[in-house]
Amino acid sequence: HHPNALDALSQEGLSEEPVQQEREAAGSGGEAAAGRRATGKGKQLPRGSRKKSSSKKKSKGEEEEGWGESESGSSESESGGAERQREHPFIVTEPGEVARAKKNGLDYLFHLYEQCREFLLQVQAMAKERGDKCPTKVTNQVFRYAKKMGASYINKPKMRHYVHCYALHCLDEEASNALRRAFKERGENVGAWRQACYKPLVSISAPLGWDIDAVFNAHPRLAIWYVPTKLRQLCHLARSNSSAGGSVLTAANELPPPPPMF
Amino acid sequence: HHPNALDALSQEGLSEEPVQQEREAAGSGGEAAAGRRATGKGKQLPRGSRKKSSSKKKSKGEEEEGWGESESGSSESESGGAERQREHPFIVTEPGEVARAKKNGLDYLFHLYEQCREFLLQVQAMAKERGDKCPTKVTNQVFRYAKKMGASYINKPKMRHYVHCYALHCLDEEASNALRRAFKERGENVGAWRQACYKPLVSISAPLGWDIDAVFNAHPRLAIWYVPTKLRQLCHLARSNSSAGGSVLTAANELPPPPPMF
DNA sequence: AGAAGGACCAGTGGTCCGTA
DNA sequence: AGAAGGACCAGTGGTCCGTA
Repeated sequence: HHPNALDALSQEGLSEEPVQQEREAAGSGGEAAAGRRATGKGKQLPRGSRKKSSSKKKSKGEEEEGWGESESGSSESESGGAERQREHPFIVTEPGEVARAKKNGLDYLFHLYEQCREFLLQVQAMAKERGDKCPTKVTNQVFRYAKKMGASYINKPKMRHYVHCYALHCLDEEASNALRRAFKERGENVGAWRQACYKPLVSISAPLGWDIDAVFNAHPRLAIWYVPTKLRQLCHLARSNSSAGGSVLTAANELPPPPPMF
Repeated sequence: HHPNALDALSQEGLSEEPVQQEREAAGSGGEAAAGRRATGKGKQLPRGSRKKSSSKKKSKGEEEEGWGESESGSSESESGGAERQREHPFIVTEPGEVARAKKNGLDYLFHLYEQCREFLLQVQAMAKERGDKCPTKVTNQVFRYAKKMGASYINKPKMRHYVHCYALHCLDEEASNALRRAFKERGENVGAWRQACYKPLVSISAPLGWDIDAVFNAHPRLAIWYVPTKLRQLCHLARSNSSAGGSVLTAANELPPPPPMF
């Protein structure tokens, strides 16, 4: 809507396969990963992020090889105009491990959350400068801004889908790393790993009375993310079950306000 | 949507003209006015709040007198089944002054904000009990709840319209009271008084860098209200103007981040 | 005219499900 | 089959404007 100084940075060219560079940027980072550089410089596209040619139907033989089925060259760093429609799927990787063969690793996944945070910080700075309402969370506005800045690989469904995985990474990196190693070892897929991230978070919330919002809000990098519905429900359920041996429950007073502080 | 224990309290009968009682409840109150009693008991309806007969067209002579034009009896405490469609308009009253003649006073206006706060607290308690997302502001959900609890005289456009007036009352009750007396003295209407409430708030925000959000958030009773758009714009404008004599301004760096701390 | 509030609307949070 | 993300939808913040 409103043009501003940052518009000039949008929609730039894409560097080819900056995997090693990305490896450094996407190191399983807690506080150390912050404010490294300005976001949106187009240098953080990992493992084959490309702009999709806007609804252009490839004209039969023009560049038929290059995206999709072409199995030649497991490394995708050649064939200049390669284009693809979606991000590569995630696989379970250990901390520091580089995903290969048209896959993205979990360090990269978590790095996307750091990028979103940087986009939010920019949106907040702009809002304050303009006297607009200032978002405190990663909102639609931030996703729109990320897209405008060329980070087309960031989208809302994906980020919301894995928020609780990132939460575990933030809150207990050791536990998160152990889980990643275990699930890689077992050859589990990303969906199974993702599911397994819920339980440790419920445990983390228990000492705070299963108040998962309090858990998120207490961590500066996490506070900018909405608590996922399912995680909230699981914490609520755990709180309910914890009081199962208690007194008679009524509809109006179903749950004990201060739960055991174990 | 979800029935709960509080449903039973909704839609009750209305006591007639509890003005004196209301005077006590609606005393121009800062902290002292809080948590006096449970909200929604139907006892706080002021100066002739009535349920409107649901789209019933009064059947010619049934109760033709009683609401609207009937000028008989300036006090409205008689004629049992009196009904009316809208709240009486506000007039500028001094602190403690009771409005008469089908008008509502400003103590009552401010009291509505306290009521909304109590409704929010109830909604928050219910959300926590149910494991739902917990609102931190007076949202549509809270207005819906207020209506369900029989507080049909509370509605969103009205509350949003006068938020900044309530803000001044919270932040500088002396200044607010002085303004009320001055505008009553001059015979100004409510609209003029409302307009005049903006300027003192801009001044209050100045030492905080005209950050009106920070001003609201620093006050517990105010933090639950969204900052009105116009107030935010006025503060932004004041910040801009304060730097008018400064250095050359660019589009990307228009405003001085730390403004004068006068 | 001054004012109260029903009701509308653009953009939100949330996530399903057609897609690859 | 497992997974990425366009696009939809119910309910939001915001306030206009038909009403009295």
